[in-house]
Amino acid sequence: MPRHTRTSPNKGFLGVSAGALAVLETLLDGRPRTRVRIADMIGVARSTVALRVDELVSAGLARFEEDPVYSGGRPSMRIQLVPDSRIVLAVDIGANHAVTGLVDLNSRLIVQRRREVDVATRPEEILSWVMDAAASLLAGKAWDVSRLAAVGVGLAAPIEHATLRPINPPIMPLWDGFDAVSWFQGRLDVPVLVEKDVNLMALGERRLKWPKTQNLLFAKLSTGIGAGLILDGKLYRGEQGTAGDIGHVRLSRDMDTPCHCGNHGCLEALASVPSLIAKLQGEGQGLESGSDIIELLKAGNIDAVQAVRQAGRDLGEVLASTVSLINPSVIVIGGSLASVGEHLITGVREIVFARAMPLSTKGLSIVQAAPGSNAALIGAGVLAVNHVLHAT
Amino acid sequence: MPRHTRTSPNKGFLGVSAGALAVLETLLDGRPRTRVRIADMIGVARSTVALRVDELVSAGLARFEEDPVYSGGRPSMRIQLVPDSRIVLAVDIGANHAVTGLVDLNSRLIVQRRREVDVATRPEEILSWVMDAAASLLAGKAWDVSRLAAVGVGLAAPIEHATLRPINPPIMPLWDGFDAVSWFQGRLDVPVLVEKDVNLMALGERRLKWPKTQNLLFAKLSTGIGAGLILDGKLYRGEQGTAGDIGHVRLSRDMDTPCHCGNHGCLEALASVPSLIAKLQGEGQGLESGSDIIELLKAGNIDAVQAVRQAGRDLGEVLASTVSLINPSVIVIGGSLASVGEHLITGVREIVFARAMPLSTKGLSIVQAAPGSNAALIGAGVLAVNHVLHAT
DNA sequence: ATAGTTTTGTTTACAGTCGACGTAAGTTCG
DNA sequence: CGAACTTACGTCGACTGTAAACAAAACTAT
Repeated sequence: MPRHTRTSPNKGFLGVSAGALAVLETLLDGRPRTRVRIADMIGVARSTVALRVDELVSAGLARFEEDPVYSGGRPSMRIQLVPDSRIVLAVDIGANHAVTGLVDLNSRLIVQRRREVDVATRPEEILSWVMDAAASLLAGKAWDVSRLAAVGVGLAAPIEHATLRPINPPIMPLWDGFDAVSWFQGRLDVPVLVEKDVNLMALGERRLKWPKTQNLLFAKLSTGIGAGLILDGKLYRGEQGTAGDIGHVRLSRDMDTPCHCGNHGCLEALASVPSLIAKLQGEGQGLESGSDIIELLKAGNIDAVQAVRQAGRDLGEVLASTVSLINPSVIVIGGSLASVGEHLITGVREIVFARAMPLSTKGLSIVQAAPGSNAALIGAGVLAVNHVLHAT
Repeated sequence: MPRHTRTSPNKGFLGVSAGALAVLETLLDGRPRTRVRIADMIGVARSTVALRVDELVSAGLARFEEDPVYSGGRPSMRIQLVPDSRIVLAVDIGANHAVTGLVDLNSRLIVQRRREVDVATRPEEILSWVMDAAASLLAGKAWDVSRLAAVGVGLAAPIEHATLRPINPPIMPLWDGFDAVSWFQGRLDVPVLVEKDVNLMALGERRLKWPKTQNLLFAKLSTGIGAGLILDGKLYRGEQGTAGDIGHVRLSRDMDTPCHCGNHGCLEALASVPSLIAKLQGEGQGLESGSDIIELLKAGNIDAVQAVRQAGRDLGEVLASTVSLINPSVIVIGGSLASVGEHLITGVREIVFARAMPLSTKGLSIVQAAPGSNAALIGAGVLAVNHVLHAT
């Protein structure tokens, strides 16, 4: 028996060599490139790139552009990704919604489907719906399942990264310990990735708006408050996968308000959507859910505006210390309240730029999440595509 | 003219091939290994490893152990690093001290030399002393300069990582913008690395005590307060190199005490050594420097003990939020006060374990820095050795 | 038209690695 | 005590990925 078994002679995951995958990676942004330029980018000889490009073309992953580019010498043919030659299934599941869609190699969301769920809906039921939706979406494009290269799943829950299972999810208790990887792999023979939703949103926002950024923090303010971190260009999860769990950092403003975690004065106890609802109810506003706050904001209700602004300040206080600690270049603020006007983000900016040191804030952008962009699905796609490209 | 010039046909930095460097890396911990085991570790065929090992042996970087290992079959010869076949010059410079030493490939500090400096000492003078010391230390071992593979320099200052120059160093102003890389490279023809001292201490502590840890935070409390981060096994510097600058995070305990940064209630304004001196003076203790605090601590002075304990709590408050954010598995507390009794670290533990979420603190160790270990020099060595091994 | 520029395709060469084979040198068991 | 077994060693032929050189192609500029 051979001691060292080859991982299939020279072909990688998509049926092409590892070198070809490196070439493919340069094309993932969708921009066509000449072979010379690709060679410069990845630092291998042009002749090698030419071979790998041919490989990609015959695998259907890339194609030559019709029109050559004139530049003083022999015109160059540009190579372009065939974005939908392979696709991934992206899934995003929260406490109240489930979204799934098909994402191409170019990380674009081609089609999607959404349904509302509630806490009582069992994981199996939701995932069955996802499978049905996926089949239907594939059929709509007349695509075979074999085109699917991977599945990326985002859950609004902490994920134990050794097993890829949710662990004590506060807002979707039925998912505790549910093994989505096995569930999908019993039905589809492709890699399945499971990830915390804020992490995917971080990946998605970067892909959409900040492709060159190496250090990005995505903070989501909704039922809970959490963050996803991209550090040195890579998703950072921490030792147990709890990195970014800033919801229970203590604020200096209020050390008394009790939090469901057992401590007092947590960010989540003061600035989360439920806490805002409670506060506004106390001020005599009639409202019950997060969307009611949005209505009040749109109507210009002063109490609501001030409450949200203050929530921004509270979040900003925590983010100020994270800026000192990890020195990111972009902070993206997401969650349903983030995109209604500028109230939330203004509060964040107010505190962060006042507190953090100038050297750290010099190159720092604090922005709203792109509304309606489905960053989580895009992020799931990015994660899955990346996995396929770098898998051994 | 060839478009793509080879980076020297097949030999890497130490005069051996890249594959040989991969083998060398497995030996860096000093433990001897059989060829079969190395092959398993790095995932290449045994025959290849055998070739690379021969390469290393003939380059003098490794040697065969005398005695074979008996294990039921043909005895295997184990390969061992020759730790001092190459060495690096490690340098650590603070406001009041300069230390330099020779570190071997095994990251052990072989010899060192120390001198006191003061803020008025010019960089050129200090580095000249370093060069003299290095020459003398080399001579003491009868080693030629050619044995030197790199220089690693730690400075108690923020480093602009594009230029590797200190930028607005609060405690060593003469170093502002000083280009230590050029200075050394005018005298030695080897790579020169410059790094913030806390970053090196993080690397050093990991090498000494936590070799398997992927996520470690080193916090240093002295004149200033700063931290070095190792995330996913790599030094993390942040976008502008200011990651870990936690000295000016605002505390909830006191929002009034002014800080030299212009804000109020910063950690550094409340828990740094100068602030402790001021506080103890206010309480009628006669003292002037940090070492006086140490004397008081050793004498069991209650005011001093309580002040240090409180400093630990203050630091702990900031570290609690960093634990939430980056979820490390080890926090090392360093600085002169950290190793006098357990007062400081007890304060840190008290707050961190009370505040941070159980999932994050489950696997978390909070420990004192190894006293007298010269972790900064070790870290400088680690950085330099790593650079040599991975340089193209 | 001619010279210059830049990309392209092809061919040859080479470095690195793999897997196999035969051999060496112990341990274990009958 | 010898045979069978186990494990490691050294060498060799083959293959793969890449590099470098060359000649041809297809444009622009003069």
